[in-house]
Amino acid sequence: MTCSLKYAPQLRAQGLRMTPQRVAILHVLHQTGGHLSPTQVYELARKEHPSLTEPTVYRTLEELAERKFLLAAHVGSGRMVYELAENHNHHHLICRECRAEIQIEHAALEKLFGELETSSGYRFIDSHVTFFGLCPKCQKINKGD
Amino acid sequence: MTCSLKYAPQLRAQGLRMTPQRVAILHVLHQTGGHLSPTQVYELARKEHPSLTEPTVYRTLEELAERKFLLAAHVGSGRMVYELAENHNHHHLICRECRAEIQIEHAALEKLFGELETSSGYRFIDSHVTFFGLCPKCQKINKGD
DNA sequence: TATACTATTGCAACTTCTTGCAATAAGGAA
DNA sequence: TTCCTTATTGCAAGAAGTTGCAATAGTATA
Repeated sequence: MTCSLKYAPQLRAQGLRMTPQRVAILHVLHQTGGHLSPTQVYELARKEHPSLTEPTVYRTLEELAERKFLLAAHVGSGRMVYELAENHNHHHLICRECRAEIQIEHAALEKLFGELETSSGYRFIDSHVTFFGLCPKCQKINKGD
Repeated sequence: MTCSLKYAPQLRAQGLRMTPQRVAILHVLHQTGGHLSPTQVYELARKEHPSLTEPTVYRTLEELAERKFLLAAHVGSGRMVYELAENHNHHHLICRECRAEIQIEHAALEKLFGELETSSGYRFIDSHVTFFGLCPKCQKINKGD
């Protein structure tokens, strides 16, 4: 619980408030470590703060992602998941078949982002990206067909 | 209308059937040219085939995207959009502020995909990717603040 | 500590998306 | 053409995500 409070000064610096709802939401994201869907966050955080509602979860996740406290990612299908941004800067590579997931270091994309900025005129390209492919295991299985 | 029928042989080759619903859906995607949300496809295609239902639209778009007849993309917020894959192989770069959108040639990402395949062991990485940044216009505006 | 400002919440209603299942209709074979 | 197989559809119900607004409660200030 306390661990979530360390964000309080940073939130306030941006004109945001540290409410018990936000403490609960940050807490479950911290405890879980990985990424969670809004529904998962809602179910888990509700145990800590029973009066929590769904709109609050959605609005909070979106707000905190906008302010870079959280990373938002698509993991297929069109559903969003969120994770704490503090951990590190990475991207995702997910197997189309079995959903096995590995992380891509941000360094691997930095050069591309630089090139895109130069060629497009756009700036501050820092998207959190998810790639899809076939993992080694599923490559073998498909060969067997 | 006829233009959509050219897909029929390709669909059949994959065990899919060319129904009037699919003709209508492909037709609106063809007419519009760009990408459309499932709701937009539903509203437009319903004019051609009034008995069309939402589940059919969602299932069809997903199926056709899976078979590579369509490209699925996230354009922020977590909503999916679809466009005909035939046009060309490209990716998107969208302005975080004003939503202005430009296309990125696939060639710009090919090297990265190759590197990722080598380093990860994953194969057939060909994701349709959307990047976010600040367009030239919005960079100026933000400077003025 | 009390006050005032306003960010945030909960509620209720709504839109968007998904799922299971029985009925329908493409399209290959006779 | 007719029959048969089974992919596809529509329906109905439900899950997930969104929005507007009035009430609540953080937090800065006095």
